[in-house]
Amino acid sequence: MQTRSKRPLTLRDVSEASGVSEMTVSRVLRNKGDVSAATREKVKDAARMLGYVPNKIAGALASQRVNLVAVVIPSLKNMVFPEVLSGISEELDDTGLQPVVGVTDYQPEKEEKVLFEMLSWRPSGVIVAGLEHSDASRAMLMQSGIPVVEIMDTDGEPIDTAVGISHRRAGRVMAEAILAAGYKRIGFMGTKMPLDHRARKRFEGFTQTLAKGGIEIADQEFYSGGSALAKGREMTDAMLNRTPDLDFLYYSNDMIGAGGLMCLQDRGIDIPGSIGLAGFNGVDLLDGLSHQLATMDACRFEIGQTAARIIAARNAEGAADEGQVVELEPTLTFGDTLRKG
Amino acid sequence: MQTRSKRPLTLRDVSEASGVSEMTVSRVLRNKGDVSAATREKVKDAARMLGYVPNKIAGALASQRVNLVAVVIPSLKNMVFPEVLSGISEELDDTGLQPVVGVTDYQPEKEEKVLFEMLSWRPSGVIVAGLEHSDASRAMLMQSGIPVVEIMDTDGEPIDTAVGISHRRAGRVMAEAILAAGYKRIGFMGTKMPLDHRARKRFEGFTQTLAKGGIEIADQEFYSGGSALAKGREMTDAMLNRTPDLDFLYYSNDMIGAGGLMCLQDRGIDIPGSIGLAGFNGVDLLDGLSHQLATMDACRFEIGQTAARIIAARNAEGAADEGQVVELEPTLTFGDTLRKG
DNA sequence: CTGAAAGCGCTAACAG
DNA sequence: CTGTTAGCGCTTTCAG
Repeated sequence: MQTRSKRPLTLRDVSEASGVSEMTVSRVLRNKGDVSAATREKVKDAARMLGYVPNKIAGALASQRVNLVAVVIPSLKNMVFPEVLSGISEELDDTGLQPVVGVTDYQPEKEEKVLFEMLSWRPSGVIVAGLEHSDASRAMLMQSGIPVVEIMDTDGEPIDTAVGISHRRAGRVMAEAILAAGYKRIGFMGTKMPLDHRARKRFEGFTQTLAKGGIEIADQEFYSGGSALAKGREMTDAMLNRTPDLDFLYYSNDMIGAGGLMCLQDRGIDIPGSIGLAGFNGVDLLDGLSHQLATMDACRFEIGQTAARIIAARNAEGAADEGQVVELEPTLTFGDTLRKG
Repeated sequence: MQTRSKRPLTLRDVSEASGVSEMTVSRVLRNKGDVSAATREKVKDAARMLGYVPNKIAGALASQRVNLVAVVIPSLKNMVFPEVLSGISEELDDTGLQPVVGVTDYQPEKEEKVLFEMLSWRPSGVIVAGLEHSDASRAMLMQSGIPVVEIMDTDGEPIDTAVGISHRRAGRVMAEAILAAGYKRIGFMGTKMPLDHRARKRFEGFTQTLAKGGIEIADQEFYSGGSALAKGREMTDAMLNRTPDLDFLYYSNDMIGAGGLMCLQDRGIDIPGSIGLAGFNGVDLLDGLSHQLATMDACRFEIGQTAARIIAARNAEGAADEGQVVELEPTLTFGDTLRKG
C-alpha cells in the first residue's frame, strides 16, 4: 500500500489521485454538502488507498472551529478525577467533541500555565475543577469568550457556570448524622492540603455544625504523602493512643477511612457500637471490606456528564443559559460503621 | 482590564497596541531571535494589558510544528495507566511537549478511531499501549512518519520502538518462585478480558513454566466488572469451596489478590504456610494491609518516563535510534504471602 | 535588530 | 452537484 513517508499527505494529493477538485474532496471527507455517490466513492477510495489523514490544524484554522474540550483537574492519582473524566468522556462521545486533559498538581501557578496552553488551542469549552483560581486565570477564562464550566464545587462565585456539590453542606450533613446518632467525642483525620479547597470546606461545614450541637473536635491529625491505607491505619492508631475516649472518627477520604477501619478491627473494637467511622467519596474500590464504611457520594460521574452536556449544548446552540449553578445532591450512605440516629 | 470579548485577540492587535510590527511581536512572544530590550518591554506590556493568548492553531500550521504527544491507553480506571501517565507527564514537563490522552476501552476499533483523531493533529510523537493493533492502525502509524513508542509490553514486533516488560517472562518468574517454594496445588484468578493481551501473556508464561515443573493449574476462574476487592473475595471463597486442597493462589492483579487475602484471613488460614498468594502490579495503594501481598512490579512509572524521553530526544535530534526495544526488569516482591524457595 | 511578503493546508462563500 | 477564490493567524524567508 504505502510506506513510511516524509511529507504527510494533503488534500491536494487525494484530489490528484481521484481527479476531483480539492473542495469536493474536502466535502466528501467531511460528509458536508451534496456530492454524487459516484465521486464520493472515487474520493473515498483514493483517500483510503493513500492512507490520507486530514490535517485538523489547517481545518481548525480555516473553519475557526476546534472540536476540543479542555479539562483541567488537579491530579490523576486521586481516582476521583478519572471518574469525572469518564463521565465527561462518555457524554462527549457522540458529540464530535474530544476532551483534552491538563493536570495542575493542585498548584495555582501550574493551573495558570495549563489554562494558558489549553486556551491557546481555542477549544470549544473549558471544564475546570474548583472555583478558586488566580486572578490571571479568571481573567484569561473570561476574556476567552469560551464556555467555562467549573466543576466539583458550588460554594463560591462561578466565572460562568458551575456543576458540583456543596462541600460545606456535605460536611454539615455528615455532622448532623453523627450528632443524631449520639456520638460525642469526635476525631478528624485528613490530608494536609492547604490548596484542596473542597476538603477545607467540608471540614468547615463539619466543625461549624458540630459547634452548633455544642461539640468540638476532640482530636485531629493531617497527613501528606504515602499510601493512604497505611496512613489511615497509623494515624488512627496514634490518635486512639492519644485520645482513648473517642467514639467517632471522621476521615476526609474513604481510603484512609479503610485504613482506620482495619486498625479498629485489629484492636477488636465494636463498630459502630463503641466507635463509629465515616469517610468521604463513595469509592466502590473498597466494596469488599468486612464492614461497609459510612460515606458520602460526591457524584463524580454525574458531575462530569452534566458539565460535558452543558458544553456540548452551548457548542450546538450558540449562547445560552450562562451563569447557572447546578448543585447536585450527594447521598449519605450509613454502611455498617455509622448508627442511624 | 478587559471584558468578555467576542473576537479573540490576534498578533495584529498587540502589534497595533504596541506600535511594533507583527513579526517583531511574534519574535518577542516566542523569545526567538534578537529584539532590543526596549521593544521587548513594549510588546510584553501590550500583550499582558490586552490579555493576549497566542493562537497555537495558526502557529502550528505556519511552523509545521506541534508540541503535542499523543498518548493512547486502554483505560483510566485501572490506576496502572494514570501511573504511566504521571511518568510521561513528569518527563515531558521541561521539554515544551504536552501529552494528550486518548482512551480506547480495550477496543481495537476505538483505538483506530482515537489514533486517527490524534494523528490528524500531527503530534510530535505517539505513545500507545501494547503491541497488538489492527492492520489499519499499524498502517496509519507507519505512514504518519511520526515517532511511535509502544509501551507496557515487549513480547512482539514493535512498529518502531517499544518500552515495557515481558509479561511472558513475568509470568514465568512468578511460576518459578512458586515452584521453588514448593507449592503444588495452584489456583488462578483473573479478569475475563480476551483483549488484555498482557494479562494473557502473563498467564501463558505462568502455565507453561508450571507445566515444565510437571504441574498443572488445579483450578481457575475469570471475572469481569464489579469491585475488584469484592470479586477477589468472592472468587477465592468459591474456589476454596470447590477445590479445598489448593496451596497457592495466583491473581492477575493486586486488587483481587487483596480481596483473596481478606477471605483467607476470615477463614483463619495460615499465610503463607498453608496457602500462599501472589498478585501483580505492585500497587502501593494497598500498603496498609495486614500482610504485604507478594507481587511483581510492572515498572509503570519508569515505562512512562522512558517512553517520553525517547519521544523528546527524537523530537530534538531528528531521526535517531529507531526500532529499539527497551525491556525493563520487573522486580518480584515476596512480601508476607510467598515463602522464599 | 526590524520589517514585508509569501505561504502552511484547509474551508467559507460564492459562482456556475 | 462541482469548482474558484480568498483568506484563517501565524511563522518562514529574505531584505534591509
